[in-house]
Amino acid sequence: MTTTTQLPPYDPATIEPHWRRQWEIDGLYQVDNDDPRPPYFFLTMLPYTSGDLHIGHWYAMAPSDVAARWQRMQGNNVLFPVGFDAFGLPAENAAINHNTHPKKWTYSNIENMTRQLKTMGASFDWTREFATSDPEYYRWTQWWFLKLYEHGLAYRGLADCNFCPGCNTVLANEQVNRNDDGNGVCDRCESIVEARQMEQWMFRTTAYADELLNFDRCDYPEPIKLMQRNWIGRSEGAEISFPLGREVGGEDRITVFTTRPDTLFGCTFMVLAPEHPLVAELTTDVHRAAVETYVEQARRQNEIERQSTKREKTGVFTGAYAKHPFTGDDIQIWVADYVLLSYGTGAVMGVPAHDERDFAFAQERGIPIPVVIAPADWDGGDLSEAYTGPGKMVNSGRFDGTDWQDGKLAVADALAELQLGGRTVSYRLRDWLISRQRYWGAPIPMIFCEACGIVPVPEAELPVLLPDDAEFLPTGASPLERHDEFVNVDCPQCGEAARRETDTMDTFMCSNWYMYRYVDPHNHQALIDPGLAQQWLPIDQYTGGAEHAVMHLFYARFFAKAARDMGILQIDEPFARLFNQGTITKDGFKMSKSRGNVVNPDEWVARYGADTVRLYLMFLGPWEAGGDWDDSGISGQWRWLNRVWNLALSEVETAGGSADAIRRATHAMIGKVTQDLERFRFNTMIAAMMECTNELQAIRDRGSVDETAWREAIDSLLLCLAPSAPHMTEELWRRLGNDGSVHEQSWPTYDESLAQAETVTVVVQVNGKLREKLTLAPGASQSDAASAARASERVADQLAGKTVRRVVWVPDKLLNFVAN
RNA sequence: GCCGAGGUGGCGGAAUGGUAGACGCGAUGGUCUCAAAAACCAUUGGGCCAAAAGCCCGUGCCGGUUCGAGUCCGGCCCUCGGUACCA
Repeated sequence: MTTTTQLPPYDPATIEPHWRRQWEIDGLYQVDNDDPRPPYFFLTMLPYTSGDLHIGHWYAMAPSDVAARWQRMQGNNVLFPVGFDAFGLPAENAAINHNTHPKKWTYSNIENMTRQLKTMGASFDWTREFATSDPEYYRWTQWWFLKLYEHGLAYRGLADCNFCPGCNTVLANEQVNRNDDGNGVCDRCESIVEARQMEQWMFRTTAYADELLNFDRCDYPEPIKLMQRNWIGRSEGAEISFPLGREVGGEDRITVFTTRPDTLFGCTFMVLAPEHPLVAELTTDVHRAAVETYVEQARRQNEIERQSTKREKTGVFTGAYAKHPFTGDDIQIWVADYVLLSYGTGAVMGVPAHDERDFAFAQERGIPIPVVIAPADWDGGDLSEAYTGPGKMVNSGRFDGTDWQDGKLAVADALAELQLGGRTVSYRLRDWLISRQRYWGAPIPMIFCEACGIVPVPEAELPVLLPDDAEFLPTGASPLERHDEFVNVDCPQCGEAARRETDTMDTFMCSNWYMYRYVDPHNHQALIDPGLAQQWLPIDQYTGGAEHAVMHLFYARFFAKAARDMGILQIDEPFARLFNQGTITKDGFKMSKSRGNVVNPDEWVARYGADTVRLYLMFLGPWEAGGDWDDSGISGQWRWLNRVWNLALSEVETAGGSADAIRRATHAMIGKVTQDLERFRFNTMIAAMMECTNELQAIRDRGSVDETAWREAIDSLLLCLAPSAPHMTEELWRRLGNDGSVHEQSWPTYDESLAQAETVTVVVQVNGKLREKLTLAPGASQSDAASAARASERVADQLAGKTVRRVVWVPDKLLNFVAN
């Protein structure tokens, strides 16, 4: 038994600041573009400057740092940058609540967060850091806007906003609460919020809908790809026009989109979205009051509530009719809030027999429910519920007898001949609305001139600076609108007095191209040097929360494709590989100041050091699943690091010691750790290193060890642990007399033959139930295993009086007697 | 509502269709100590049993496939994330 009492104690409070300083002096993580090693761009989603850094930031970044460090040890030139997402609503809210300025609040947060981030000991290249609210940064955000406008990908269109009549201002969805009647109310003044249409800037994301469905160049988790595909929501179907027989509001027809044109002959009514432009003009005087009341209430509901299938299907009749395109029959025109203007054409045909929603709607209102697709066992009578399955068309004129699938195309093509529709594809995806009526954002670089119309700000005049002295408090006007100095400008084309756009950009606009800037962050002439772009892009590995599965990640993909087509970048996808970590909670809930369950990393670093905190975060569960922070759990990691410390520094007895068991433990660990790093399984990676530690300790305590094997074992353990516990391993590496930094070493090599166990456990089952365990040499034959098994009393008892019908043999694993 | 993920001991979790509970926390007992803390050692899914051996039960619920299911299939329940102006 080795005594450890005289060993120096593991003291992270001294070790950690020391090595962080040394690494900074040595420029260990500063990336050299001319480094001959292969470039590897590792990026974790940039944090929002929300105030204190909480353990959630560590949870996103510490494991990313481990993976980045591992890439470095594998011989890559790793770029691992960091920056801050700094514009947005929370800064404005916080400024109002704390009676300060959003800029002041944001930059003091950045200072604080930077200090806190540095204690983590991450291998960030801080020389490339920026905040998206830096004028030198948002100059390029504005530049992107100009490029998109130039290429027809940015346009003005009408879009709905949440409008609070009390504050006379636009609200974010987050600022809208629900009252008991289901109406949206302003979270500040509690007025009922209305939908109001405003002309705003949009980006044409739908232009890339089909290309964005393709993930050939994306190594993404399957669920993320699925969610994005569903977000795009491509569906093939038909457009069908129902003639009105007269002109109403400049239209002589109402067009619907359907994926089921085969059921057209079963259409007995149609439904318009309450916002549909023809509603007011179609409605007859008798029904006008009811329709207006209905439309009014619909404007106060949000889309999620309107689409709920649990809710009763409300709706009102307009009194108007359209004609069935084939039969000429009258089709009642209704208005109902479950139809959304934003999807398809804002109007749907009602086929009650073959759509669940339409069935419920028609049944309550006594609308006929004719069957036009025959269920297999149909007796010709009425249906008790909607039939949505396959079948042959019936009651459908010349299409009778056609299979439904063929019918979809046949009906669409027949409509095309009549010029009343035809085959088409519809998407759930909408264009991206980027205008925000807020102060703390990048100004949209556009000018409105009475003579010239919409005029872009010339590139040379960027950035359009956000004035510090605008009134951002809610006063009833868009903040920049009241800032005369900002608003009034000479038209760049004609020189006459003109007005600047006063809306700012969605913060997602700032965060969907930031990764490119890290490659060349101080370039004043261009967004990015083309040679450097070629060298570093796309990002090799991106990590971040799955809550960004569709919006941020999707916008970033759209931007990459637009950038390629505009000749700015030569990549198809921004991120070659993606990994999503889960959320860290405390007491089962997401951390929030109001709940009072925020875990402050500083407190735990002060107690145990950063290395222990890093390890605990990785150990508490699989990274993709997230986990719950438990104050008492962290002590396990602290104890383990102390055991590693003592193990590495302890004197061992080497006279006549053996090497096999040591090598087995070492190589089993290297294999497992390497394999787990590949798939970001940090929790089992740490468990493997703990097992190895336990094993080495036991071997040492049993007696002598082989000196070379022991030294290899300790070195390998330190190398495997180096990415996770960078400070402690550096200290031990140097104390053990090694040259250079542990973080500049090569990853240890794994030899499978050395990891091989001497014996294997083969389990014996009778009818699938475990009855015996055999210890055999690896590669033992089935007959050897069977005779050993039959020699067991337990097995013999279970087989007594039974006939063995079958024997299942899995070499080195299992022997199962199937008997009765 | 819709889309995606998940549900395993007291707790966090482990398990290419093949020993359920690795690794750790906690708890209990012990060593050390005047004592405590720390550290170390041992035990720890439930039941029958004095104990051991042994047997039975056990991965949200119901059913199925298979020699064998936490894992695959069908149907439910619950929790979490997103739902286009929180980021």
